[in-house]
Amino acid sequence: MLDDRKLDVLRAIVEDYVSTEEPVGSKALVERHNLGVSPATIRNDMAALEDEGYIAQPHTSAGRIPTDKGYRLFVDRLSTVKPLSVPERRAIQSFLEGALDLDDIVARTVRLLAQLTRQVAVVQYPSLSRSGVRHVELVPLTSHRLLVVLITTTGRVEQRVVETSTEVPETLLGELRAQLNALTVGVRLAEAAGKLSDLPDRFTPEQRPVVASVLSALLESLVEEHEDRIVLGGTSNLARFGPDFPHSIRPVLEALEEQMVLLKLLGEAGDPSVLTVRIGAENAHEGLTGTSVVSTGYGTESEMLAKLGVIGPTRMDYPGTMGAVRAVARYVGKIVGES
Amino acid sequence: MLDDRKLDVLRAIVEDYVSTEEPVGSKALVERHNLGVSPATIRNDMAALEDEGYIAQPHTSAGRIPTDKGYRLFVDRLSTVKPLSVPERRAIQSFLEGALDLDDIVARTVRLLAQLTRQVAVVQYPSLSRSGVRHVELVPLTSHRLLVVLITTTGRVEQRVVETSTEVPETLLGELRAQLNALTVGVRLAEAAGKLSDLPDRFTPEQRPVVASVLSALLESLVEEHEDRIVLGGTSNLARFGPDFPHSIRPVLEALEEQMVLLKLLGEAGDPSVLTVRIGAENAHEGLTGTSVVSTGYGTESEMLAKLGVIGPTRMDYPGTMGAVRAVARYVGKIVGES
DNA sequence: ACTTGGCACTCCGACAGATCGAGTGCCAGC
DNA sequence: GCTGGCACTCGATCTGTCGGAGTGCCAAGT
Repeated sequence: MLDDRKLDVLRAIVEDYVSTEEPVGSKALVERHNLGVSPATIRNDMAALEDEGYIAQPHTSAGRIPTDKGYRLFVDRLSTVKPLSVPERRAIQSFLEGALDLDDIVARTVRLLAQLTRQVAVVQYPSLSRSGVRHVELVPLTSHRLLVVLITTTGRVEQRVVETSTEVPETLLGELRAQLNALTVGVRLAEAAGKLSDLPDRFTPEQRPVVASVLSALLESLVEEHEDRIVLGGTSNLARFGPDFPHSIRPVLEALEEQMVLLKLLGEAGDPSVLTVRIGAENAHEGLTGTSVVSTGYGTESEMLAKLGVIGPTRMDYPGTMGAVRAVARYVGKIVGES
Repeated sequence: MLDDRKLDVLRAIVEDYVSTEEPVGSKALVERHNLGVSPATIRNDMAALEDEGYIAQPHTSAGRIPTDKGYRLFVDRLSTVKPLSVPERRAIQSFLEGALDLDDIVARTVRLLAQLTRQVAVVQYPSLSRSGVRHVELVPLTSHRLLVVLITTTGRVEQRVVETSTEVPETLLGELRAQLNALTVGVRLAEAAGKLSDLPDRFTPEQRPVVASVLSALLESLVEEHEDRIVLGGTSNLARFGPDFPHSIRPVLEALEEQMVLLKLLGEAGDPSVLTVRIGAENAHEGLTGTSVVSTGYGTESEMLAKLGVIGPTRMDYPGTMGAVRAVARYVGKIVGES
């Protein structure tokens, strides 16, 4: 049904449309790509492509633009990820290596992605549930207040204030701190919760209320997923989305403000070790049907810690964007792994 | 020069223009406000106001719109801050009281402000330099790595990883921890740095390298202003800025992405205990000449901890916005003070 | 069987008048 | 000092025209 030339035509249409932002016609096509055939032939091919739903015309007798389905085919079979140039790679590496701590790594990554792709960048903090416990600390604040601090192997710090019914003596505090660390350090967060279940039994009855409240705060920190923070960057690139965008920018901005939407967006992508592209209506959220999301996981060799990606108009430079996302993910994975 | 009626006219122009977003003419003015005089009279007044630079016409023979100078006069002398309704106040209070920790307070505040004003909200984290030390903690990670954690009275946690040249025995760690806390707890961050200057002298020469590196990390946390984080919300309200906004939204989005610009913006406002309005070109940043910033400080009774505010088009509802900003600042100040 | 040139047709976009109406400035009269 | 009247300006809107890009189809060529 779709011979090689028709695929060539589709590829040419996508490429031209992406670069010119205007519907592309048969004549312009043969002029810009040496297809070796006449416009009339191309027209026939275009008609076939339109029948199959890969391209469409905005109105009768205008040029063609790719449909979501057309982009899908383009991404899956007609294009290859465009590797970044050596200077670009070097720039990424040195930029990320200058980072001070986890916050800084994430902040730099998001800037980098936004600049490289000239689109909106999204970076998820390394997820709590996949990382391990590095240390638990108890800090007395006032006589009836304790600060519970959880430090993870990915360098994240979670804190919670606990109100205690009774005053907590330093000895109990030390004992509790020692026990908590002995039981959990090195253990995955998800599993750490289980290890703590019999902790209250090791303390005297009058100590138990305090132990219990500390424990519940800690468990909250351990389990709670809601702190799966996401950082955004390059929002101003939205202004380049298109000339029709008073209409289209609003819902996108709204969607971007919702952490939940972004989390879902990254979450929906499948295997995190692979580059995922979700095109137009493939994105569940309705404000984002005019956009595409290119995302992938990042992390150490052994496991993916979190995801990152960019959001742009369906009419985007897929090969270039995919190359940038993949490259950034690799480097940031390396950096995170080292620290 | 400007009698009372002329001021009334200016006020009416501002109010009408804000609500209709269209240049307002003399006839419409007398219809909507009972000024008790004829359109012709109003026209004379308008001509006078225009001579003085308070209003302008977009083109010959269109209605008038206020200039920055006009808004300035309106804000300074023609309007009063509009207090929120009781239900609104109650909603603010209960919404903020549900907050879990400092991050949550800030996140909720920014949402609240954005929703109340339907504009872009900006909230600065309680500044480090104004808060005090609550606790310093040293956590061994590996044999040659230490985590230095600084907890402030405002509930903020700063952390830094320190590489030590030698292994650090637990006894030294305990001693150092005790000394650090003894010297700094309760002291303002800005002053704490000074108190630590002679600390190395209290340790033996072979301990000093470790002490010195911990100290430098801690001082960095204490002094460093760059973590003066700012949180944004309600960006999608930008889409309501105006119909001419493909042109105008871009620079605003760009400005909002720069933490530095936002910090300056809030910083420029004078006395933080008072509500400040900066209109149009009064904002130094060039991307924001079409916007106004309403900001104020928030904090405990005794001192202002940080600032918050909203950014919107110069054509905004000043009394309402000012009321909302003031109310939110009061409540969040109360909440922060309690924790 | 595919490709090609030709041709009629469609329809968007730009341009030019024409018209409308809101708003103004000015002036003479109250 | 206020008011009504009046001529004028100028943007916004509508209309019609025109050109051009692009299409679909067909008959002829390879």
